[in-house]
Amino acid sequence: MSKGDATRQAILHRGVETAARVGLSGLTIGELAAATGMSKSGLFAHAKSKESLQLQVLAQAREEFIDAVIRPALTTPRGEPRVRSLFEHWVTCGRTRMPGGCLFVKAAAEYDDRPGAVRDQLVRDHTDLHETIAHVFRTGITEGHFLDDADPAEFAFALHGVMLGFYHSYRLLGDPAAEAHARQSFEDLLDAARPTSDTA
Amino acid sequence: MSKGDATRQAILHRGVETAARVGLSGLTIGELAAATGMSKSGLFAHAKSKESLQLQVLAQAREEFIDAVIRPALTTPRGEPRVRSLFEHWVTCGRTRMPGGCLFVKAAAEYDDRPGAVRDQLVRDHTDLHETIAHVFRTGITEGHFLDDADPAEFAFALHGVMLGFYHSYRLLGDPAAEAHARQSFEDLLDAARPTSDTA
DNA sequence: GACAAGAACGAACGATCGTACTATTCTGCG
DNA sequence: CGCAGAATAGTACGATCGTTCGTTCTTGTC
Repeated sequence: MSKGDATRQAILHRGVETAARVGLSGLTIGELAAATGMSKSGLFAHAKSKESLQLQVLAQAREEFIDAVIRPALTTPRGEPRVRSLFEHWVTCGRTRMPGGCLFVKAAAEYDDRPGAVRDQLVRDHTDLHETIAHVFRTGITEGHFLDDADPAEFAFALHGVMLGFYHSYRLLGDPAAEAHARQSFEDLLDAARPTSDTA
Repeated sequence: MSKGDATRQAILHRGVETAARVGLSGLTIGELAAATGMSKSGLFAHAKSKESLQLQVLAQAREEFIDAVIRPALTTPRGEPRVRSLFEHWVTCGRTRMPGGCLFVKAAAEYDDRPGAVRDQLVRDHTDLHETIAHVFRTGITEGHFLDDADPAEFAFALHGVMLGFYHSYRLLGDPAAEAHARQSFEDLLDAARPTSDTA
């Protein structure tokens, strides 16, 4: 049971990497087999079907994202520091071209109009992400860092938008100012949510 | 020369529609031929190659987007009204599921890591879009609607992010509050750029 | 109405897709 | 060692991919 699990993990790791380039629907069993140095049928034995492979890759990407972004953020103090940590790790995840996060952005665009199990899972993951952001932001409210009447759902929407913009500007356009713009937008979001809204 | 142009237009129209669902790389000559009711080879005679078809569809989408969003905005008075008009038409473009705009979002995610002519064109289009937004915003500065030291490029980045977030929340998650969140984010952007920053 | 040009079709190609089935090799337990 | 069972490879399948080629149908011009 040990050997199988090892290759299975290698497959999924490589799968996330490949899917981050060509998309989750562009992911091909033959190509992934070649990338991992095994035969098509050998790989297919692990991934019982194409859709199952996509779901497994998606699950792997989710875990990688949680490990790289969510979990580190939750170890920092509640409130604004935690929100900042979340943002920082998220940006780093994009800057270092860590495939996990990018795969989610890509898959979300790919499957927003294609019903099926993959889309259903993506909806769950994105809903979870929004709820996590809103929850982290809410700790900032209870800590008194943010306004009482600030809307966590609205903040989650806005932060997600900032990150989407960052990914696009950074990866597609290669804009060297992408990160600076994202940081500025993020600070503006925090400024708007803080009780003392003193600007320069 | 008339008949050919008519079917060519029909092909591209249907192509934009299809590509908005399955993506620009997921667009298939056979499927598009079936959708337009013609033979694979008949359609292929128009689109000299797959890549050429993708570029033509992209050009069609660009024109549709310009007609639906950019051009109407440019007919409204300079300054904040024009910025608002741009936003309104953009949101409408997404709400009515007009394929043109959505195709751009999808294609941008698809090709951010796949070199080639399609990606190059996408970069040009997105750069143009950012510059257009920044330019429209700049008219607001010269009109005195926005702060002199506001950064048009930063505003373009932020607005693009808001729209990306809107598309994702609206199309993938089906969140009924997506538009309200986008509107709120947009108003926050304007508030931050306005000289008199009086909040409720 | 004949005829050249353009538009659309049908069939076929090599390649690759996802998926099945059957071997073969490896691995761990007695 | 031997052997069961897991892990991988091999091969083949129907379908579809992008593309090519030759043929038919439509169209506008003299």
